[in-house]
Amino acid sequence: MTGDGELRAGSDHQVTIRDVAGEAGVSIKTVSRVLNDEPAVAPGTAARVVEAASRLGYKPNELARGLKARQTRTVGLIIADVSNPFFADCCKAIEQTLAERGYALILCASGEDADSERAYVELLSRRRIDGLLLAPAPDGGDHLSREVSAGLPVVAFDRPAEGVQTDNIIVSNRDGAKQATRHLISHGHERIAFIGDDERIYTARKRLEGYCQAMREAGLQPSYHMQSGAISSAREAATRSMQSPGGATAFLGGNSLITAGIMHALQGVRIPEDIAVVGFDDFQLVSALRPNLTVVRQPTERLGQAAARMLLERLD
Amino acid sequence: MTGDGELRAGSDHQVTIRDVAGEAGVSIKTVSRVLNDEPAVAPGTAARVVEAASRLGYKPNELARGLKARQTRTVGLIIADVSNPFFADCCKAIEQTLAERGYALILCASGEDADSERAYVELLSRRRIDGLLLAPAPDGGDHLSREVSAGLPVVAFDRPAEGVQTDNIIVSNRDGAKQATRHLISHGHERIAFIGDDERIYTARKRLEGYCQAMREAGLQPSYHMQSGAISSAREAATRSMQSPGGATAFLGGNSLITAGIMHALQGVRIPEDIAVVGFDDFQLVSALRPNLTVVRQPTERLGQAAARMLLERLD
DNA sequence: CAGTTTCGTGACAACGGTGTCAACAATGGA
DNA sequence: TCCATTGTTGACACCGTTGTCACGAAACTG
Repeated sequence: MTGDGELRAGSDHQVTIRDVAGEAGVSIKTVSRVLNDEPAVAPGTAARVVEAASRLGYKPNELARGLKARQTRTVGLIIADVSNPFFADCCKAIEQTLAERGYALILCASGEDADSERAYVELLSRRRIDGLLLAPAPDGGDHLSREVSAGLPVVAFDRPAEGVQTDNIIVSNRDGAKQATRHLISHGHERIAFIGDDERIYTARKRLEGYCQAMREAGLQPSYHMQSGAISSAREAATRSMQSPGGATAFLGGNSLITAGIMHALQGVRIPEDIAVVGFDDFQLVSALRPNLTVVRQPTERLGQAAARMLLERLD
Repeated sequence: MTGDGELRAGSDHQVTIRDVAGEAGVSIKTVSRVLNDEPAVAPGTAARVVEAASRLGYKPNELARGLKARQTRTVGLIIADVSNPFFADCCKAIEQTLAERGYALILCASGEDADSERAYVELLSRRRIDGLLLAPAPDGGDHLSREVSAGLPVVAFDRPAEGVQTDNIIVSNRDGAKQATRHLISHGHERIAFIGDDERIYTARKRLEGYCQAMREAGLQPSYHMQSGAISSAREAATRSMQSPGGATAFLGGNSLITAGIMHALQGVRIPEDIAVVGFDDFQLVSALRPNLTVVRQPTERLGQAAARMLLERLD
């Protein structure tokens, strides 16, 4: 009859606060107090409770706690696609920042689809998340306004949310594109093509704007191609752009995947060194690529961190 | 006095099943029945309930449901790092597969750290996830055995979990490395260097094994360097390896980041075309790179899908 | 030393759903 | 007509926590 409270394998009964209370010989409320560091518990009692809890391997049920306390310590993140390095980096920074504070992160990938985004908002809302981070899909409806007006803290990053007032973390895409274009112009290029993402996407539009502005200011003719952000279509566009008479001698890529497509296209070229490329968003292989590739580096990590921190601030 | 039940902005009172019941003039149990498609509800009643629910904008509280029903429709995913393209791709496939079935995914990034992994397991366990997917960190303790024996469905992918029997989804890394090495040998290379990840990591070990085996079988001298999977350290290792007398003429990269580091190193070389590189894991820029780079493509998407499906099966 | 405050604790009612079971009306069969 | 059956519905307990409040004992006040 040596104590063997430790192992209860087999019994599928999850250990509850009641069991701990029984083991420690106190009421469940006292256990709750100890576990939540509420004051006014005698040291001796607290010790007994802690000991009992660890002996039983007690794990508080966050659902029950959340139900009563009306907060889940969970936030939602909606992005287009984790396998896009930009979003992956954001996601990493966000997850890290939230984890430090004990928040869990529910990841949702909308694929730039507003309907999917709406469905995810519903799913998250049912789970009573404490806050929401998202890079809103284009043509999003008002599905956020309900949540926002119900008091859900929402932070939009990378792009603003349409039709709702939320906190935003957005870098100046127009200026970035302008600078990049001027960079190419200052290096003597005149036939500079911009290959961008779907024009419905906020950042794509802004970057196009900046590019066009810089070109016009320099008296040059803008030439751009906007399409889905797939690598293959970017490659085709770049190839066509080079092959046409008076083709481009320099490219501005609208995001890292598009830039990859452009680099791809350069393989078919005789002297790729003659063609300059500037791309948005850093990625890990940049410096391993041959033609002089310059990137407009978004401070991705800081961006994600800033978004998460802003949300945390709202949560306090 | 026209009906304006729709908008209740301002009132911070979340709509509950009780409100819906009142609005529809039925009991809460009947509302529950309708919302869960339980049979034995008169069509007329059902219609009234549905109408009332949508008028009030009712969203079932998953916490309450989960508490009673003992399932959260949520699964946990623990990986080392989302910004590693391999994990990002897995993550994408997993998220997609789970979302189709209405499951939410809590993302955790352990950074290959066992303590962090343990903390995440605790966090997820408290949230009463229905299942767990993970690429276990090296030197992990027995923190999974408690959960497994408590009946939590766990699927390990990419690497097996240590000290616990779980379902696994793992590709043969040894064979992949062997094939890759033979490929280089058959192209006439004799001084082939393997640059791999931290040897504590399962896949890194297995790939090293395969490499060494293939080299020895061909009567060649293995030469490898194992370190953290950072790009920069891979670059340094590759550079050193080329500069040493009788340096390598071919490289095998242990994962995509390492391969990126190798490609990086090749920039300092006069005739990079003479140096062959084979890397593990596909990434988006492969074909845009100059030296003949071959990749051992893991079916990442299918891997993630398979892991998620296996878990779903266990959940049914 | 009586009265007030403080401390430590527990009983009990929520939180918002679902499961069990009983009640009631309508239907069918004998 | 009466009883068994079926179809609908609601009362109520319960899931595992936390918040409110009340209670008794100890400490402090004057």
